[in-house]
Order: sequence, then structure tokens, then C-alpha cells
Amino acid sequence: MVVEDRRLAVLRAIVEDYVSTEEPVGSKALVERHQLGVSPATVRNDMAVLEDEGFITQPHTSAGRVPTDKGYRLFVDRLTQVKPMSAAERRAIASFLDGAVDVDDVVQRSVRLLSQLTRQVAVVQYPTLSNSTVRHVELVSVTPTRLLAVLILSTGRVEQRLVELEGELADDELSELRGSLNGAVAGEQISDAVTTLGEFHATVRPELASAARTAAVAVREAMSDHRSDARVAVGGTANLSRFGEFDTTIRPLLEALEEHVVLLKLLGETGSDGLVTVRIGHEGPFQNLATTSVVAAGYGPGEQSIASLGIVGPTRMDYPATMASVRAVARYVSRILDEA
Amino acid sequence: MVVEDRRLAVLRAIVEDYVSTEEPVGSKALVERHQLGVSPATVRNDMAVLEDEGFITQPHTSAGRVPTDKGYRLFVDRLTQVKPMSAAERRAIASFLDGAVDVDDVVQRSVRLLSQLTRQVAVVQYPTLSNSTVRHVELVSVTPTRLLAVLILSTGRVEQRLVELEGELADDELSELRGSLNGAVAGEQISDAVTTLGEFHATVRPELASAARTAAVAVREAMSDHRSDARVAVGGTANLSRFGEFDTTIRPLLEALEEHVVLLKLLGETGSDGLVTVRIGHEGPFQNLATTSVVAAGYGPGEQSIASLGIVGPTRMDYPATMASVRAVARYVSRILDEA
DNA sequence: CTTGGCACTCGCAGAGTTTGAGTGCCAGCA
DNA sequence: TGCTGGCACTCAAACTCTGCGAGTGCCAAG
Repeated sequence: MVVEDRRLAVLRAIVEDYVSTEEPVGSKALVERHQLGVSPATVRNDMAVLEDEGFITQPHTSAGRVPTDKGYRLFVDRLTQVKPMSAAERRAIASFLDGAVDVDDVVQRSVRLLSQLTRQVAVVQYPTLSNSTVRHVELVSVTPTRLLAVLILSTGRVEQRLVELEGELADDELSELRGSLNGAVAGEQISDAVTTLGEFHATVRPELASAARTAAVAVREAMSDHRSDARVAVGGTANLSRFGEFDTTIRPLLEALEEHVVLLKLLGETGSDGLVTVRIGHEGPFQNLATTSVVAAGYGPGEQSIASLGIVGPTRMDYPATMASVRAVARYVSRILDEA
Repeated sequence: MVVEDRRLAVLRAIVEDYVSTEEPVGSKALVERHQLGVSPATVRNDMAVLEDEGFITQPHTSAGRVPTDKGYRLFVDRLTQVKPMSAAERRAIASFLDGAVDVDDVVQRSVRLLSQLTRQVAVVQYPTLSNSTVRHVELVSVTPTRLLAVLILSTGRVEQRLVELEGELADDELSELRGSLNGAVAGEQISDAVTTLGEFHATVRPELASAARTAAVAVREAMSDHRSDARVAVGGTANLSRFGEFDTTIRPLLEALEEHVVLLKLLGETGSDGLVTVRIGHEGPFQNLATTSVVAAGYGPGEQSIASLGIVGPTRMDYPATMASVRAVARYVSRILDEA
């Protein structure tokens, strides 16, 4: 048992040293830098076992050991606890985010903050509409046969959509339509509103049915489109400098960062609010990004998590610190959304 | 005179070869690959002169010559004409951009298109509001003391702003306010509307003056804010791989690409619609970006240029092709805006 | 003004060498 | 059973040395 404990201590030491020095760590250096209370030879034996079990590996003979993805996983799961942020750090986060004027601004500030705190590439998903409610739908006539449908949500987000009508619509008809439309969906959850809109055209005067149908379709599209391909903000790409090879690592990552769909998949499903998810190297959905880890957390008003934020970095990263930062920012952003 | 001409031909050949091979070019290789009709020795003499005049330089003795910024400048100004795009390329551009559903979509597609055409980092500024007109202003009650002001412009762009009122506002007062506000500014140029709004509160019933004032301020902010810190879209950062050193070149550029203010400065003043501006290396406003060039063009509906788009790349780039692509995209985007 | 010839320079690539960190294994000891 | 010191071995990285060749500048002749 004691032996087993020491072996884990060795693993932890290897991870910590490797993360800070970026170089394979050998038995001798390990004993010098940590109080393990045993000789290098013993550590070597432990290392051999750890290597057999697949937690560490040698880049080449006559080199030190490097943690494998499996090793990092064990480290993250069992050998670390997220360290609480210092009061100063909390204040920094607060002052950074408190000046935000609207949801978009919160997102943009968060990206910047996260990338500075972690010195990694930060990714923040804009809050999805799923759980918000419809505050108002505005129809504005652009040309006689064209409408602009503007959807205003409880989160303060505004979505717009151009509508091509089959026939012309008089001004009073337009306001009638606007009135019925708002009557039908205002205050509803997005998910319910989508259903309601499906039958909306049947609830208006026959003369308006055609226009109602097209308008409803446009609004529905605005709702569901933006639910699926929700936008994301990216920041701190300059931090990639401390990554490895350009072609093997940075390039695929840069490409991924521009494909928002890919990026969302990368952020992936995050658990409930406040829980930090770590995906290490090959655990992620993309082969090209095998040397990349993702640390993410959900956020949203109340207890629910309506979107994700996090960072993308090399598998060789300071997980405890990063997880702490991501969690702190996610919580703070959630709190801001609560107040709004 | 003839001598002078040949010397320029030599410079052109050097630039072309260097751009395609990425290696310093020597006299012998030059005569082999171009029909200069003279011997290497003569070319060497010409090169010596060109070097004296500062158009080319040697990385080290016993190496070929490389164009200087000054050399590229001469090349761009006098030795090249923008080659017209092939029919196929035109079609590609058209089909790529034609599916766009709104202004934002046009911008995003343009970024993607430009980065693919030029294999460089593309930057497209969102159209500024300056020359658009107000189509509609919507006021939506959020809480009794809070309004959401939604500004809809002729370009199809929508801007929003939260308004904190000093007192409560009844529903009928709200619609009255909405009516007067639209009466005052609908159809006006943004620049005029800003002025009009300054005195708007004096034109309504005294009971509404306070609310009118705050609402007007918010709408004005939405107008002028977004004129100055107009947004930009960036794409194709993965193309940076073919750049030089990470720390000396790529890093500062990545940093610049995230600072939209900096980026706008980089795009800089662009001449009238259809004219391509080239800024080479040190000619730009930033010391850190001495090895990067910017190729940009203004675009906008009609003849006016209301925003810029372009690419950022290494000074060593294929200027003729790049300029052609940038110009073509700028023109096509302008045409789309014309139609809208 | 052009050209061929010639001596010179110097970065680069490849081969050989050295260094030292790190390993695995073993025999002895608690 | 587990720890330790010792020892032989491995091998990447750093360094030195060397020859090659692309490229230059200069010069004298056409």
C-alpha cells in the first residue's frame, strides 16, 4: 500500500516537473527536487512499473520519462484538487467582467480574461437560446414584399431574418400580423415557441395566412438555426507560440479554431454549471488534435448550463491552475447572467 | 535607356523568382530561367547597381539577392499590372458569395473566400454605418424602467442598446415615444440622425422629455459607437504556417489580429472603391510587423467606399495575383451591396 | 557596354566524435 | 520483500571538421 502511494507520488512529481520544465524528467532530478525519501534507484523501479502500466513513456532510450495521456488523466482525476483562487485573483476577475454592458460584451471580455489568466487559447460559446424566452417579435416592412423579422429574447439577444412575401402586405395588415404573432409566442420558451409557430398560420385570418406562414418559418429558422450553430468567440491565439511543431500541432488547431462547428464539438458536452470537464489528447473527437487538451465548464443563469467556455492547450499544461481559472470565470459569468 | 530597362527586368525577375522559390536568387539561375539575352556577368553588374540603389540585398556574402521593401515597392508600382481573373475564378467568386443571406453573411463568406484565394490571412471590415440610413427604431419594454432600443438600418444591420429610464413609462407613452422617434429619424442618414437626436427631447411632450432624452442618447451611442470601433472578421490564420519565425513574425501578427482596433489601423485608409492599396513591410504603422505586407481595397455600394477588406501576408508574396484577388472580391462585394 | 575567366568567400550538409543524462539489472543488505 | 549502491550500456544532442558549390567581385579583352 505504501509502495502504491509512493508510486502515485512519483507520477505526480513527474507530471509537475514535466509541465514546468517541458523536458523529460529522470530519476535523479526527481529525487533532488521532491522529498520522496527514497533513492533514485527505487524511483527507477517505480518508473518501470508506471511505464508498464502505461502512465508514462520514454521518448527514446536514455531519456527521462514523459507522462502519457493516461498519466495525465490519472493525475487530473486523483492527484490534484482544483486550488481556490486567491482574493486578488477574484478581484481581478470581478473588475475585468463587471464593466460589461451586454451579453456579447460579457462573452468578449471573458475570452480575453481567460486567455490572459491561463495563457492559453480561450474559447467562449455565446449563450444559446434554448432556455431563453421570447420577449418580442418585431416585423418591419423593408419593401412592399419584404419584411425584416426581428426576434428579441429574454437574454437581451437579438436575431434577425429577412422574409420574402408572396404578395404585398398593407401596413395595417402588418400590424395585425405583428400583434397576433406576439400574442402567440411572446413570453414562451424557445422550444415551445417553435412548436407554436408551426401552427401559427392557421390561427389568423385567411387573407393573412400566407404571409403568416412565411414569417413564422423565418422566425423559427432564426430560433433553431442559432441554437445549433451558436457562435463562439476565440482569443489568445498568440499563446500558441509555446506549443510544439507548427504543422503537426498549431496548424490543425488554428484550422479548428476557425470552424465554429468543430470548435463547439471540441468544447463538447459540459456537465452542469460549475463542473469542470477535462479532455486530454486523444480523448477528444479529433485525431489531428491528439496533443491538445480542452478544459471546459458550462455556465448559465441559475443552476442550468446553457453554454460552455474553456481553453484549449497542449496536453502538457498546468491542469490545476487552468481548471481553477476556468471554473472561476464560469462561475462569475453565471452570476452576471443571473443578475441580468 | 535600354540598360535601365534591362535593370528593371532583372529586378522583376528577381522578385518573381524569389517569391516562387523562397530562396535568394543568383545571377546564373536568373539567366537560365528568364530570357534576358545577356550573360550572367552582365546581370551581376546590374545586380550590383540595384543593390547600391537599395532595391535588393544579400543575406550574406556568397548568397543570391533578395528584394528589399523598396524593391517590392518599385515592383508593385511599375513592374506589374494586376492580372485579370479568369472566367473560372470569377464564377467561383460569384458562386461563393451569391448565397449570402445578409450583410454579416457576406462579410463572413468574403473572409473565407479571400483567405482561400490568396492563401493568406484575410481581413474584412464590416460595413460602417456612416452612409447608411435609419430604417426603423424600435423601443421594447424590458422592465418598467428599462427599454431595449433596436436600431434597424438600410443595410439590414441591426444594433441594440439597453436604456435605463429615470421613471416608469406606460405602454401608451412608449408607443407615443416610438412614434415620434421614428418620425424624427426614420429615413435619415446616420450623420444627420445623430444631430436630430440631439434635440429630440425638446420636440416631445414635457412628460416624455426625460425618457426621450435617455433613449435618444442610447440610440446615438449605438450609431456612433459602431461607426468608430467597427468590427472586423478574420480568417485563414492557418495560412500563417508558411510565414517565417514564430516569435519574430507570427506572434506579433496573431496579437494584432485579435486587436480589432489595431487591425483597422493596419487595413488603413483605403482609396476609393476598386483601388487596391499595398503597404509593404516597414511602410505600415507597426514596427513589429516589418516583415508583413497588407493588400487592401475599399468597398461599398455605388462608388463610395464605406469599409475595407484585404489580406495580410509576408512581404514575400505574389503581389500581382494577390492584388487581383483582393480587387475582384472587393468589386463583387460592392456589387452585392448595390443590389441589396 | 558586354563578356568570359578567375580567385575568393562562406553557408550548408554530412561524417565523425564526445559528452552526459538516463536507464536496466544485479547483488547485497535491512 | 523491498531498498540501495554500483556498474555497464544506450543514445540524443552538441560540437568539430571538412569538402562542396553557389555565388560574388574584379579584370582584361572584345
